[in-house]
Amino acid sequence: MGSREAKNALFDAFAAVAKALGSGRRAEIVDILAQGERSVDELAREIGQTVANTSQHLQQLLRAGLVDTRRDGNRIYYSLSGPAVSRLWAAVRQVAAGHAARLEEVAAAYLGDRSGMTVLTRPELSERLQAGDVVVVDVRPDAEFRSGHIAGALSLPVRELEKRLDELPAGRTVVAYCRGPFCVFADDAVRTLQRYGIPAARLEEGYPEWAAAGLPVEVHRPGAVPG
Amino acid sequence: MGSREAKNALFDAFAAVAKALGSGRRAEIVDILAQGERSVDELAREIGQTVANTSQHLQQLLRAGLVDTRRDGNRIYYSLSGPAVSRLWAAVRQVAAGHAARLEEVAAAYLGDRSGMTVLTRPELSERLQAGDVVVVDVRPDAEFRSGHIAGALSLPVRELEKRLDELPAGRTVVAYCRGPFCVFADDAVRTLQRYGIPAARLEEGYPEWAAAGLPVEVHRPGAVPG
DNA sequence: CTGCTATTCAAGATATTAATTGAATAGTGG
DNA sequence: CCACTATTCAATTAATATCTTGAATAGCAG
Repeated sequence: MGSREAKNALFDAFAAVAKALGSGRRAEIVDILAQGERSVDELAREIGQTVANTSQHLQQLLRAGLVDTRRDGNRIYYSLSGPAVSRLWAAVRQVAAGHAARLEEVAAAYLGDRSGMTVLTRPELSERLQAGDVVVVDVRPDAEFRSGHIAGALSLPVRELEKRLDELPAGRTVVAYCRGPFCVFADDAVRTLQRYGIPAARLEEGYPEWAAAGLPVEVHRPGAVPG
Repeated sequence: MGSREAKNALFDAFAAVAKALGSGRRAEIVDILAQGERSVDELAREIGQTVANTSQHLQQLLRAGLVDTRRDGNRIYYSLSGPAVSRLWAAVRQVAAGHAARLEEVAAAYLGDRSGMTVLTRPELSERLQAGDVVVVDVRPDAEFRSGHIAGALSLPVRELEKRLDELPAGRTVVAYCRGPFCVFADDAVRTLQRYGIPAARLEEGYPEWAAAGLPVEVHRPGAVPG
């Protein structure tokens, strides 16, 4: 009967959305785009794939409606097509996190040893920011900081962290954050700071989650060192 | 370098969750399980597949951590592994709905013509329930009604609707609801009622969304006809 | 134990997908 | 127009997924 075919078509249409996220490389692309728009070759470099391959993955995301494009000169910038996609990505991570078995070991292999690292949740950081006893440091690349960051945060990309330690106000705990709960930047930063004897912790999640929660952010203005 | 491999493994682990939903048949299974647990052959019948094939799909959902199993006698009951999975499924539908192009025609082919059908949103129904000028009818199969329904709803499965029209209190608009926004039951019910000259509308979403929103529900007690 | 039911496993045909390579297209600047 | 860059397209290979069929397993009823 035709109703079964129509029903199949309907659920196939839903499944197409999930399928688009069903490749590690495309998932990584979505994770990066959650920080802001990127050109094809920026993405290709970040995910460690050829430009041709990256382009094909992007076409699939486009066909599934997860991303939009914008042309600027002869570059094409891709971005998430809306907040529903961020929520979808967050839901995927959450389900994956709940199915701890496999994920934890894989995450540990990538993020490294987190024993001896303090991890602050969003409300904890929020509270300590008001108390004023911490410095919040955004350790993502500068471009991402400029496209939006936690209000009052200092930009200190991991790659430059070691050279610019003197920009940190002395005597206060540093809280590093980056792209999200499974981003290495903050972990690397905390370990570096601890090596220099500077008390440091990381924010459990990243900028997109902070912004999505409606907590205070700033756009396009470098944060001054508070105090 | 090993970090790239570890990163790939991490994102592959996330992607595995999405991939599990990346087949129309598995998506349909998840949609059904959102109403409550089911045995393998109930599911097989509902999705129109062989038991063997359905079992394999279920194994995949199990491996990805989307479902749990429970044995009762020689039947095995599958259910969603937690609310995070419902949220994931809702997020998928929402992204698909946003990418209107393809979905709308597919949905129309399955659900039929909705012109001339009033569709109430959750808050609208909530309000009219308090005003008391509508009868809410749950048109899902009885088992689903028993495992949870909107508080005060009357159970009147679509398949029996035409025979049991006399159970409807006269003079009030009937609001039918079922499994979710893309479930045909409510659409069919509204069209049937309208054929008999009974004023009817459907709830835009279904029981899972109502319950997830924290609105009043009842479990395992048939709703009395209010008034 | 035997027969029965529900579920899972295994093997094979067909179709889809990811990554690679090399060529084609669209825009920029001279 | 030409050279150059960024992106997409097309063809190939290797790996995976779906569905089908038929057999194997696990628990229940006698």
